[in-house]
This record gives sequence, C-alpha cells and structure tokens, in this order.
Amino acid sequence: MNKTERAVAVTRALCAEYPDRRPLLTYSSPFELTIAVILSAQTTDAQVNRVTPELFARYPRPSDLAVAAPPDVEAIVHSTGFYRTKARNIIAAARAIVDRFGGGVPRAMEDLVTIPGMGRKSANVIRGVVYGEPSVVVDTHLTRVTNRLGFVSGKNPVAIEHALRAIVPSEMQTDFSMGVNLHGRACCTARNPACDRCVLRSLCPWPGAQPDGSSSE
DNA sequence: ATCCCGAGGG
DNA sequence: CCCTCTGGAT
Repeated sequence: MNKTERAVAVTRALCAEYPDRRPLLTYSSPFELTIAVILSAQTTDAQVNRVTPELFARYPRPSDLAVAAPPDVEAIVHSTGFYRTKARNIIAAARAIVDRFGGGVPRAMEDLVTIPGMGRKSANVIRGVVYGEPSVVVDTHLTRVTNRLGFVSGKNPVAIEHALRAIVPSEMQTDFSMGVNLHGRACCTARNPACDRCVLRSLCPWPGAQPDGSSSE
C-alpha cells in the first residue's frame, strides 16, 4: 500500500469509528462561524457554545460587534479562556470584516489570515466549513497522528499541509482532518496512546502500534 | 498539579 | 524559536 491508499483506508476507518463527528458548531452565518472559530482556540466547543448565544444576541451583525465595548465582550466570553485577547480579537475581526471585506468573510487564505485572531489553522476551518473547500486542518493532534502514521515528518504546519494535500485525495481531506483530530484526542494521545485498541493499528508503522509493541516516541 | 482542540509578539 | 495569554479538562 502506498501512502494515498493508506490515507484512504485511514479516512474510512476513522469515519466508521467516529460517525457522529460534525463540522463543528452550528452557526447560521459565516460571520458567526468566524467568531466562533476564533473563540475556539485552546478551549472546548462546549465552552464556545455556552457563550455564543448571548454574544450574537447582543451583537447580531459584524457592524454591531465592531463598535462593542471591550469590557462588555470580555464579560461574555470570559469562560472560554484568553478572554481579554479573544475579546479584543473578535472586535477587531468584526471591524476588519466591515472595513476591509465589505461586511463578508473573505475566501482567500491570504485574506483570512489578516483577520485578527485568525491563524492558518482557523482559516482552514473556515475554508472547509463555510466554503466547502478541501480542508487540511493542521493542529497539534493532526501533527502528532500523521507523524506516527508516517505520512509526514516534522512539525512545520505549512509543510504538513502541503504534504497531506498531495497524499490525501481532495474530496477526503476534510473527513481526514476531522477524523484524525478526533482520533488524536480519543486514542492517539501524546502520552499513553491506546495502540492496543486503535482501529488504525494495521495501517500504522509507529512502533507502539506493532504487535511486539516497543514504546516511546 | 499538569496539560492543552492557537495566535501574536518579542 | 520561545514566551505569554486563561480557564477548563483530566
């Protein structure tokens, strides 16, 4: 099996293993999703979902959030962590959407990345979820899991994204990313990975996954 | 007590 | 490249 065949098999196995995975969050507009993605850094979806109803009730449109008072926004997003940074970022993001992108969320990576609080990872989520484009979302989980699977080596996010775009068929890239992310949390953890009950075991060259099971990174 | 589903800045 | 920003999860 070459890498592409293995990636296809991995994607299928992970889709079966995590059938209830969802493209994250159910927000009605690109604006809301953009703000939710910015808030998602270093927190759980549950925390984000807890604060967004109030946030969007009070600031329904980008032009509303753009002129919000930072302390008010801080109070709402408090439980998501990094709350001062995030409050400042989402207000500035709303302003950028209004001032520079005509009130809409841009599609191009180089534009998305200029929005405050939007790094490459979040931008790829937007491109996948809002615009339905093949999306390789590189985060710490995907980096670790794809290294172990032998699809990539190293931690450079841009290099990983490009390598995976060449390996994973484009129509599978979004499922691949979501599945790998979930698997990195649930099974292929940084410490004490559960190779003994891993559905990818037969597809994985990493030592811990082998029958003789030598461990460590 | 320790780790962490990122991003920005020095 | 390394540090910081925070609260929640484990």
